[in-house]
Amino acid sequence: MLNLNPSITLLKLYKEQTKCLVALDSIIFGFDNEALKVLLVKRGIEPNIKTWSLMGGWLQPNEGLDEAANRILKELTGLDNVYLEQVAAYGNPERDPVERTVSITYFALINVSDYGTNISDDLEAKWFGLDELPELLFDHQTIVFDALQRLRYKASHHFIGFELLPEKFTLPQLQKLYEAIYDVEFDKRNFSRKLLATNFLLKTEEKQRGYSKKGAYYYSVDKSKYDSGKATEHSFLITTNAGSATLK
Amino acid sequence: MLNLNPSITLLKLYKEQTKCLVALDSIIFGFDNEALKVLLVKRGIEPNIKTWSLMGGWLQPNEGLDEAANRILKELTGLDNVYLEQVAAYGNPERDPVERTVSITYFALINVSDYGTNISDDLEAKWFGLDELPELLFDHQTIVFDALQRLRYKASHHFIGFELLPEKFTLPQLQKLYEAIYDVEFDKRNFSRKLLATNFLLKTEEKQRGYSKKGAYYYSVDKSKYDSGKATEHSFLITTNAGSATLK
DNA sequence: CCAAAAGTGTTCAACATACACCCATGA
DNA sequence: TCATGGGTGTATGTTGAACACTTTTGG
Repeated sequence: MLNLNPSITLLKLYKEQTKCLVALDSIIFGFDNEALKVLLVKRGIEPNIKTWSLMGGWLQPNEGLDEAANRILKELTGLDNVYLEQVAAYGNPERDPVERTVSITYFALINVSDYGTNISDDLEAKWFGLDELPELLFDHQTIVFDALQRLRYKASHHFIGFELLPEKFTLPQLQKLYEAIYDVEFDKRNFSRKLLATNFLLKTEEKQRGYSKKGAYYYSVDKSKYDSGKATEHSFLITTNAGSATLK
Repeated sequence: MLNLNPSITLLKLYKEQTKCLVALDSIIFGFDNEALKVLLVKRGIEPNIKTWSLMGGWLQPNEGLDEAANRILKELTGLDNVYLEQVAAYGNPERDPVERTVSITYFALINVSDYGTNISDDLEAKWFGLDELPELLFDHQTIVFDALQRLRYKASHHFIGFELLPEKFTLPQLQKLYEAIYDVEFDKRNFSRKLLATNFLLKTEEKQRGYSKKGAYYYSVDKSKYDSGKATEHSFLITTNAGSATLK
């Protein structure tokens, strides 16, 4: 808060200040068993109508930031209870040419099979691989890049990657996911040893059918151990350069 | 950006939205060779006049967020060219009772000896240790805690700690600094080996006088190596639990 | 000459990496 | 029966952690 001579009246001080629109924009990450994708929508209003952009909306009078980000995500995708984490605020005066807007960004991790493609008819939405992004609205390209860095950092220190997978998943799926996030390849022996050592994974008796002949065991997340251990950092995957790789 | 039926006129859509005040609040960290401190000011306006709070101010029409945070820091402390990094945005509807305000926070690393205590007469400012924080305005307690976590994370992966020290500093000073940041103790042999291995430190011929009898060699930061290497992560200090310690 | 802080090497344990073969099964 | 992907163990190198003595010098 600005600290000035107390004789200046409160209301004058507050009223003199510029007000801004506050937007919440989400970088929605998904994984289709092949690549890490971002869900984009074709903007329905001028200016820049039909430009691909992040999903977003404006902050309403009586909601907090996280609340608003969740609401907007639900309105646009129908999804609830999604992993959502604030990334950063962007506020260059020129970023939205119509009105001064500060955008607060979140990244969301969703399981693509939960996302029915046709939630809203008004809304043209599409998944894009990170190496095939179209031209994006305003500074959204930068925002996606920053969000990817944060995802990479976070996923290398905290066990959150599974949020991109279904309830039950196989180790090969999990490995492909991390390979997609970091754009590297791992040795499967080292990978499974490392992940199993976290104790967050519960092996089920069930095997995946249809993809490979042998079938891989399904695992699920041990939520109780996960909840008690998630405050702690685990450097379980990428130890060097996590978050600093470049976006093609 | 909200994506709706294109027939809705642009201006109506933008004009309908709530606008907020945007504040920039900085957690100013300093180090006095003993403990990590935060610089707080006594608020000069109602409500909560005389409550200790973070240094902050409002976003002006034609400035970006980083620019505004730098301007405010300079206005309040006289300091320029300070390490400043965005932490997060806070926007609970009740956080400022006068007017809906979204606060975007930054942490600043300054060298306490650069900060003359009496920059502004209107402004009562004081350094507080993290374990002796007074009651703080609004949600500033949470903000300080979050900023400390970010500082701990950042300083454990990137060589930024020296921003809290003078141009020339000794290894024992640097070690005390990191011990203060993480509230742990290090072995001095391991510490110096690890820090010197970064190659960011240049030993000078000069020794510190007056503090110890033997005197410790001064080091400075090799800016050229630092600039070229700062994008890269170095996990050179705390490998477990960085950023997850609790604030007393 | 002694107290106080500076400076320096080695050993051991833990972890990361590299690497290759057998297994299960659907076609 | 064979092609495909699943599953597992070991050896080596690197890195982190623990640990103690000598040096310098102001008082």
